Formats: sequence, C-alpha cells, structure tokens
Amino acid sequence: MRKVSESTVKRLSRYYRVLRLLEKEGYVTVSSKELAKIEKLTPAQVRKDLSLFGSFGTRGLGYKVLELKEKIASILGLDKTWKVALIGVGNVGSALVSYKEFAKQGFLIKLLFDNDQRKIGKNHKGIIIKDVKDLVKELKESKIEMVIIAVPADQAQKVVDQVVKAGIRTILNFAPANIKVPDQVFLRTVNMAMELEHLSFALINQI
Amino acid sequence: MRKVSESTVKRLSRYYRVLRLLEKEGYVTVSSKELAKIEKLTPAQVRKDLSLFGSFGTRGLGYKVLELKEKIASILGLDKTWKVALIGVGNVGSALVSYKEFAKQGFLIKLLFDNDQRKIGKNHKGIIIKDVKDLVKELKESKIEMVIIAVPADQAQKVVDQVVKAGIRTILNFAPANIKVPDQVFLRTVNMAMELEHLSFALINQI
DNA sequence: TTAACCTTGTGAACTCTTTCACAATTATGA
DNA sequence: TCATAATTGTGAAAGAGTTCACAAGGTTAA
Repeated sequence: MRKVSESTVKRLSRYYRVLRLLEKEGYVTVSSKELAKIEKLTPAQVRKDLSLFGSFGTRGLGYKVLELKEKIASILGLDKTWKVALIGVGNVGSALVSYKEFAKQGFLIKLLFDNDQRKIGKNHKGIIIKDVKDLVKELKESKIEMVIIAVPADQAQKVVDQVVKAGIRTILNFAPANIKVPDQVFLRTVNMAMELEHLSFALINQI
Repeated sequence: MRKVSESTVKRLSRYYRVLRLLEKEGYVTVSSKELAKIEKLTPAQVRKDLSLFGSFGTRGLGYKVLELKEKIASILGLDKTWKVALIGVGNVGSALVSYKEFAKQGFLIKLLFDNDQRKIGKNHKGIIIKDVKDLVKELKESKIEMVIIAVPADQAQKVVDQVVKAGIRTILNFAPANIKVPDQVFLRTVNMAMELEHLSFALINQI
C-alpha cells in the first residue's frame, strides 16, 4: 500500500464520524465539497484522502453516505471488534472503562489489571480486576489485541515491557512518560498536559 | 513571530519533559545530538526547532540544561500559572481533577461545574461544584483563562457557546463531538477513541 | 435524447517541513 | 598558546503534504 500519512488517518476518523451523523440525519449522498465544509478542509483534500484507498465516489453525484461510511470503517478496522485490556484502574483508568465511545467503535475492554491488593479480585463495572503480576499469562490466554496503559508514570515503562513480552503490538498510553518500545510495536501516547501546553503557547503567542 | 508549526510546539513540550528529567539526574549540559537520540529525532530537527525562538546554545558544548528548560517553559507559557475551569464532573472530569501533571505545569483547576443537582454544591477534592447555569457569570468573576470540557457529546456545543460568550479564548475539549468556535478561539479536542482507531489502522495495514 | 450541469479522480504546482552540509564558534588538552 | 575536536545556527536541498485545475464521467430535466 502507498504511504498513508498520520494526518490522513486522523481525517479518516473525522470523516467517519461525520458520515455516521449524516446517516442518522437521513442523508443518502454527500459530496467532497460538503464534507470539506463540515470539517473545514478543502474538497481536494477530502478526495485525495479517499483516493488513497480506491474510487468510492460517483462523478456528478458524490459519495453514498452509507457505503463510504462502511468503506472507511473497514479501512480503520472498525468493522470488527478488538479485545482490549486496561492496566491501572485508578482515576484515568476508571474513566476509560466507562468511556462509551470505545465500545461503540468495537473496542471492547475485556480485562482489567492493577497492582493494588485492595482492588485485585474486586468487580469493577462487570469485570474482575486481576493482578498485574499475571499480566503476561492472562494477556496471552485471553487473546488480547490491544492494551491501554493508565498506570502512574514511574511504573509505565516496566508495565509496557511486560505487555510487549506478551506479544501485544498496539499500545495506547496515558501515562505521562517517555516510553520505549521495539520498532514493530505501535505506541501512541496521550498526554493531556501537553494539550494544555499547546493552548497556553497559542494564547501567549497570539497566533 | 515567524510561523511555528503544530509539530514544533509538540516537540517543545517533549524537550521540556526531557530537560526536566536530565536536570533531576544532574546533567548540566546537553547537545542536540543527545536530545535527538532520546526523542528519536535528528539533531538538525532539534536545533531548527530551538532556533525559531533564539540562539540558546554554545558551539562546541551544547545547551545548558537548566537554562534551556527555562527558555522552553517561557515559550510554552509554563513559567506562570493559569486559572482553569472544568465543566462536567463525570468519569472523565473527575479523572482530570486528580491529574497531577496539570498542577505540576501550572494549570490550576479553580472552578468545577455540572448540571446535576445531586452534584451541585458538593465539595469535590476541595472545590465546590457550581451550577453550569451560572457559567458565564462565574467564569468572568474568577478571571478564568482556560476551560476544559468534559460533558457528554450532545451537550458540548451548547456549553462551549456559553464559554465563548464568557470571553474565554482557549478550550480543551474531551467530548467526542465536532465543536465549532469562532476563529479567534483556540480549541483542541482529545478524542480517545480516535487514538485507538489509529492503532487499529496501523495493525490492519501492518505499517 | 440531448444539453447543461455537477462532481470525482488525479497529475502538476505549490507550500510546508525536515534533513543536509558546512562555516562559525567554542571547548579541551598538550 | 595552539591544534584538534565538538557543536551550534542556518542557508540550501530534499522530501511530504496540500491545493489547483481540468479531463472524464455521471446526473438531471426538458
């Protein structure tokens, strides 16, 4: 496959959300011009993004909403369900367990881990919290495909090392730490403080 | 000021974190080569980023850790404190109130809002939760500079409109919704499901 | 059926970002 | 003090990503 940029993937996620909405509102077709307007992009950008994966439109008409939505779902891997484990059932972890958007997109949190003896064995929103000691064994047995890290920063690297050892190739990290993984592992880090820093930069520099 | 790209700002945040760490470990100087190695970038990239804001280094030696850290802090606006209000004290909102990194960087959550009568008036981690009805008045009175949105998606636009009306110019949004703001307002949206979609894309397409 | 209109898909042009490469400058050790 | 080594800062080159512009193909209405 031709190279797909980070920005293109992000925009696909956005198109997907717009299409879901348009579908609900009863729209049958949508043009690149309309999509672009909604997302504040150029029509050419929208067409270029989509053309990386095939020709989904009809000249003179545009794209069929339902069809394009499903195409993008398939490109992003949203037409299947993913088994996800979450490590660290603290403040952030608990919030993520309740985060509806995950399940809506097929990301099903199947396992929870913590290292706190008071939490281990407890039922949290229908899932028994397991001991992080058994991480590698449990991840393998449950055929988990993705892992979300929500442990304190100083424990994150250690936990990630275990996760990698269990053969997991995709990790979403919420710990504010600079984590290292082997090349073949996909790691994305969400750092909420860095998002605020971006805003304070914008404010100070009056962009 | 010359144009500073989104990517540059993100990298500055990362440099800042590395420098904080290096300082703690007792390093006095650091070269662009070393910084680049830690962040998996090229030395030229590091120097180019910094050169946008001035000449902070010493040829033959590198950068003084403490000095560079402070320069970047000043660029990002981390050398002052920011008054932040958080709207929506649900799962995500509560997690954010407890998020240590915010305070560490000078982002102080001063006000909490919700629309749930059972929560309004209650003390949450030392802050009395206020009625979102009084949003505009309270934001103005408390001289809030930034707002974090953690309300359900279907209420987000309405709340943001109020925030904008109160004169706030920087908003960090955690609601999975496509929010519109006037041009002069800086809005960043963190969509955690979109981060997972990025990972599933990577996994499917075996990048 | 036909003419007028609309919209896609895509090379080419353009713009933005990253990397290269090297002069200039400072540090270091004999 | 001087030669050697290290490292910055920055124009120029290379590489990526975005927008332009238009031929090709499809729609619509009379």
